[in-house]
Amino acid sequence: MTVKQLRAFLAVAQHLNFLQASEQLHMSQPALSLAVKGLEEYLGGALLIRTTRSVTLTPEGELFVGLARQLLADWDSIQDKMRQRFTLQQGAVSVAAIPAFAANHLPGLLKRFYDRFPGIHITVHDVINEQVMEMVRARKVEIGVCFEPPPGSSLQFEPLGSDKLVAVLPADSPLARRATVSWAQLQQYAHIALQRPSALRLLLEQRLAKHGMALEVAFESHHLATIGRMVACGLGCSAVPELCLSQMHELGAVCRPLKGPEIVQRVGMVTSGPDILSAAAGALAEVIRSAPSPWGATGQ
Amino acid sequence: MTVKQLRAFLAVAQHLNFLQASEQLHMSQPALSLAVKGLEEYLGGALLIRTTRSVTLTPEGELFVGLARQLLADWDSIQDKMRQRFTLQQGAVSVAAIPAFAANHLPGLLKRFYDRFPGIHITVHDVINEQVMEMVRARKVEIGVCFEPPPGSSLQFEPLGSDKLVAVLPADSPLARRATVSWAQLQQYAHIALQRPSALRLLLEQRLAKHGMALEVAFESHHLATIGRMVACGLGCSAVPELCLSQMHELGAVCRPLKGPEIVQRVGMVTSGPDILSAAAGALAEVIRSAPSPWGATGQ
DNA sequence: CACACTTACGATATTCGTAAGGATT
DNA sequence: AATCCTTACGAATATCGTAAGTGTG
Repeated sequence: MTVKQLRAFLAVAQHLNFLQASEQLHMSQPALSLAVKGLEEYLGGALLIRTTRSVTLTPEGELFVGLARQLLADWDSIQDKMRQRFTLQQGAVSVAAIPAFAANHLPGLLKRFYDRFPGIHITVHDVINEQVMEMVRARKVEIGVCFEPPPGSSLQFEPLGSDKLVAVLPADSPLARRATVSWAQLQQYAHIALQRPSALRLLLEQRLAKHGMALEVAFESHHLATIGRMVACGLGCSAVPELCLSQMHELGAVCRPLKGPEIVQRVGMVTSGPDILSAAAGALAEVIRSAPSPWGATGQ
Repeated sequence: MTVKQLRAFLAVAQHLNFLQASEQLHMSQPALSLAVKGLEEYLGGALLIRTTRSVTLTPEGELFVGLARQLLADWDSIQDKMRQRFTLQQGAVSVAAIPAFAANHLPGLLKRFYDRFPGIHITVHDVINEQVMEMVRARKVEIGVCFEPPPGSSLQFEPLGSDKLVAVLPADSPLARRATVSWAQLQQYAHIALQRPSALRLLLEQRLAKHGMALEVAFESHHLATIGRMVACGLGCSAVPELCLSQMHELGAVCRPLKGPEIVQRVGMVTSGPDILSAAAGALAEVIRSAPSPWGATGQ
């Protein structure tokens, strides 16, 4: 039984006339006869009564019309669906990103993507670094944006840029008049930090410890936005990824490059392996890849 | 897109290995490769990732596995269903028959049919003559059993036998001692008749009128069984189709051939046209046709 | 170097269209 | 006699299997 036979039969059933049906199908009438005959032989009984002057359906033919119509409708619909996925007219992508990226840079990227592919549904998961990697690993999302995974991870990492920590200061802070700020200078003021288990907080403590420093925290919050506001109000100072620079400005805080030591972490896209992205995810990855870097020309 | 391509893809998706899949499908491995490749080209994108050492599904392939599986399941199920219909393992027939036939002869026929084709569902409509023909005409039933339709009817009639009216008498009636009974003799007793609009009642009146007789009715009923009982109780006499002879005996009445005039009506199967019966209905028609006649060897 | 998939090519099988045949109105 | 479906036959197309090619572990 072939799809062609089904279409042949349905056309005949519709017109109750082999000649008209053959014209609709763009084939010769004898070929159509053969196709229908083959179908009947395959199924083991007659679907049509041909009386040389008229064509009518048998009761079995009547039943089969309904079944075949539904089957072919499904057939065509599945074909269309797959083609639409591949041509990016339809589909869905899930992305997970660390808050700093999700809040500051991702929306613009999604806008560009949406303008080009309005049929594709996007889900964004704004979660902490570890969860980004976990979601990619568990295939809950196709693309993640986070800090570089430790070596040995099964995840594929593609760097987008290198993120330095910058000092966040109240606008009227004496430090704000300096071009750069050192950790020693920063620690003269009350420190506002991200709460654990943020990857950034852990990174911060580890790196400082390496240089023999300890982080004395006066205030804590889960959200960078809150930290920005707290700094802006003059509660103290903080250190955040360069990625959040514009966000901090908007919140009324001032940022300065942070030295001695400089704390750098690579940020990039992670996927669960090479070449296993859906067409839609591949397109989104390309948009993310080719967008202007939020770190300026720093590169990786 | 062909069914073969779908089966090829599903086999590969199942084994994640072209060689094993090709063995399951009884085809060479290169042919399988070509089939899957053709499918991918047709759909416009990759369904599988081949890394020479392992085969995995793309996200689109993953989606397609589900769709294709369902589609092929439907495909096979429809195929089976049609084949079962044609091989009489499954199906349904509706029959309409006049009460005399439905009650007396049909059950035995259905038993024979059911013994041979237990998978086929049967619906019996026990209705009066006109409704039998109407149901066949309206395709509510495929087969009807009734009196011969008037000429000019679009229905196909196939005679099963000629039914004579017989006299129905109480067992102790003086007439019961005679071998045959005439209408003149019968009318000496109170007459119990079927109510209008029974075809039989109308027939009876028309034929008697032709011979200058009138039917004087003392009692009426819709049901032959009731009439039989009434006769058996000695309320009076009646005349019923020969078809009901055994039923009358069971009810305690006695039947005798009825002469002067003899009232005969052909009984047979009606269908809405030649050769348009379903396989199941055809088989049932054959059973009805080839069964021993309830009219003995009288033929048509 | 071995294994697994892809590409190439010749053989086979199927399908198609033209032409002739048959049946009914 | 005209129309519509079926059958027959030669040609084009598609598919398949064997054999060679390619890349990876």
